[in-house]
Amino acid sequence: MNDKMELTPLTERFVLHFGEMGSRWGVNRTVGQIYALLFIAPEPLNADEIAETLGFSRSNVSMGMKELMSWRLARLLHRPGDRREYFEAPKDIWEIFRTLAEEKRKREIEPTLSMLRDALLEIPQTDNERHAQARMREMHELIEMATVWFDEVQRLSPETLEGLMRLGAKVQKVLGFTDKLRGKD
Amino acid sequence: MNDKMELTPLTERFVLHFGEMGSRWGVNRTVGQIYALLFIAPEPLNADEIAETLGFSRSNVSMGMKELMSWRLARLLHRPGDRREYFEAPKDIWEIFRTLAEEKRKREIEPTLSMLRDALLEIPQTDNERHAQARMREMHELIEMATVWFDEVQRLSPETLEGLMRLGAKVQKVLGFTDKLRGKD
DNA sequence: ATGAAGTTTCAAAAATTTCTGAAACTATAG
DNA sequence: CTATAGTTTCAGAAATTTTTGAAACTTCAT
Repeated sequence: MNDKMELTPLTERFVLHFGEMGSRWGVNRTVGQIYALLFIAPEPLNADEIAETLGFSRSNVSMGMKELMSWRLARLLHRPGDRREYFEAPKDIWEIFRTLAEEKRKREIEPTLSMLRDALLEIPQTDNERHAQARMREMHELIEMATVWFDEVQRLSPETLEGLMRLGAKVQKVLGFTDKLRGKD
Repeated sequence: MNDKMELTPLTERFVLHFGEMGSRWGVNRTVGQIYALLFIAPEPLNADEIAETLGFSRSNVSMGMKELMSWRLARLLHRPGDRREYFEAPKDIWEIFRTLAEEKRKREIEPTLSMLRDALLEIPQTDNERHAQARMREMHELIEMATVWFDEVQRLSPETLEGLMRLGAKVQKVLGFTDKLRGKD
């Protein structure tokens, strides 16, 4: 009934790799493999096809899809005359890049920023606290600056961004030169 | 004997936060907490002080330090007339930022790049494989470009970088404007 | 309303990761 | 060389995370 999308050695390697890397990227094996599969699939897949292809239980796939959707790395769609839910990965790789950056920021950076903001409001009571707070302030400033900057870069269109990156090498040369003149690095 | 560096509510909150976030950042609670403690400590600490302050076993701290050193987020030093090993976190927050980016790239990006390079050398046997490979090529190109660019940015001195980031807002406005003229986003 | 097709939830099993204490190891002072 | 202060390793215990199957739920066509 379900066309278990066959994995060739080539595609299997890709899928397994994403499964293994998953833990380093903060998702589990199931989620990593599902994403990889959707990424290379020429057509949207339904949950049963995914489960069968990857050899996971149906419920595991359901959990995994929930997680992938929360990362906005998969979207849901329906085919006319078919009640099942189909999934696909966003096609545009720049869009994926942005989405990922946004989500990572929300989950991995924002909570820390807000903890730091709170901590910086307290009145330090001892020398140690004063020192600790000064360090926290440095950290806060760097993160804030980096995220503001990243925001701005992110708002650029892929074309512009691509251009900027290609330009990067040149900018770097000039700046690297002035750095040397000023005796830094 | 060991001056268990007392944690005040302020510093404790910081340390516990890093412990909790650890898992999202790819390290365990112990490692997260140790790093936070070293980061705000006004003086280098020895392993026993760390273990006592945080309430971890001595061996757990030993493992944690090994991991932190492998991330280059802690360095070892000795005090005259004291045989114990002392640890401190790098002070310069820009340096930390770079180190982290380098290590993350080595662990989270390079393996994928090399898998992709291999996969792209294969001759696709079917339509599905041809499609999969095309997707992989897109992914490979994006990652490659992003890392090359990041490399370059990373080579800049903190001062230059800081200046560039502050400049960012202006660049963005100009570019955003041209984008609009060209009808992109 | 009923039932068939599909999806989600959830408690428990399986797997993995983290943490510990004891033993092994290392280096140095005497 | 020996005793001691310190560090690392490692096998098992504890904790956490992942995965599953069965039951509950939802939706829609009849």
